[in-house]
Amino acid sequence: MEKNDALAAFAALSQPTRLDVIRHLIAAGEDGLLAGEIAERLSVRANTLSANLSILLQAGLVSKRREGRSIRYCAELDGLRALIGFLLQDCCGGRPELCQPLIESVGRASAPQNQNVMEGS
Amino acid sequence: MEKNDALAAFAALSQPTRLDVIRHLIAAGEDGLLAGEIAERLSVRANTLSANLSILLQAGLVSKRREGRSIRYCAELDGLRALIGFLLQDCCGGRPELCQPLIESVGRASAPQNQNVMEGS
DNA sequence: CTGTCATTTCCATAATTCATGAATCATGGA
DNA sequence: TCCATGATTCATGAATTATGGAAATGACAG
Repeated sequence: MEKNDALAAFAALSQPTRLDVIRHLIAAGEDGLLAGEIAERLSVRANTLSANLSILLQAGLVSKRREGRSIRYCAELDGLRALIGFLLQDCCGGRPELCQPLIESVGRASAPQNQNVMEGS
Repeated sequence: MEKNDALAAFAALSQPTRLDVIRHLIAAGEDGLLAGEIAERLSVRANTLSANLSILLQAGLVSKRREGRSIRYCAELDGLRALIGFLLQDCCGGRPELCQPLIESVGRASAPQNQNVMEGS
């Protein structure tokens, strides 16, 4: 990931509505959400949301596809992962031991209660 | 990490000079850099840099301590790690397998010799 | 074709961010 | 104390960003 891509991603994530949007989209899983659904859940006007979605799109953090009259947005996990990778490179570059504890703790934290990595879905 | 902390960190990292600052500080290691050294390396005026450093400080991404007439800044790796954790939580939450490949690739990428983090800045 | 729904685009306004010069603060030396 | 140095604070203007209303686009039904 280039520096400019990272800057765009950081800027996209630095606004409350947009951060909420991607969190909702991630939580929604692969099916994502329709623009209208997002607007209703977050209580933002359609045009405001549209502008924010376009910024997230530009930053490569979401994707969209038309579905009839609606437009479905999905979190672009590759984009998020690239951003995390950018941070990890800077943070851990040359000194992996610095972030190993973090990675392990996330591994634990993200395997909560009702889910078992071992059982296939 | 709270949502507001993450927003502050993203905003802090979304500006070219500030992103350069933390990258230089990380590369500088535990000794960090004096404010004047940073200003000279990045060719930014002292007062502009000071304002940007204060934003990074507020976001918990750097720390400072006085050293005679100068002030030494250091990257706050805990803050960076917290931010990465926030992203990983959102990204991988409930589905660790999504980010495992990323984590492993970073582990590999950060292993080789004394690679230079600064290239491309 | 006409009407409606979902979303986007256009435009104006309000708010925020940013870099700058001037002034100020803090430290250390003469 | 006085002065020089390193850094910060303050006030300003330029630029960017966010938001809302109105209009336009695209898709579908009748």
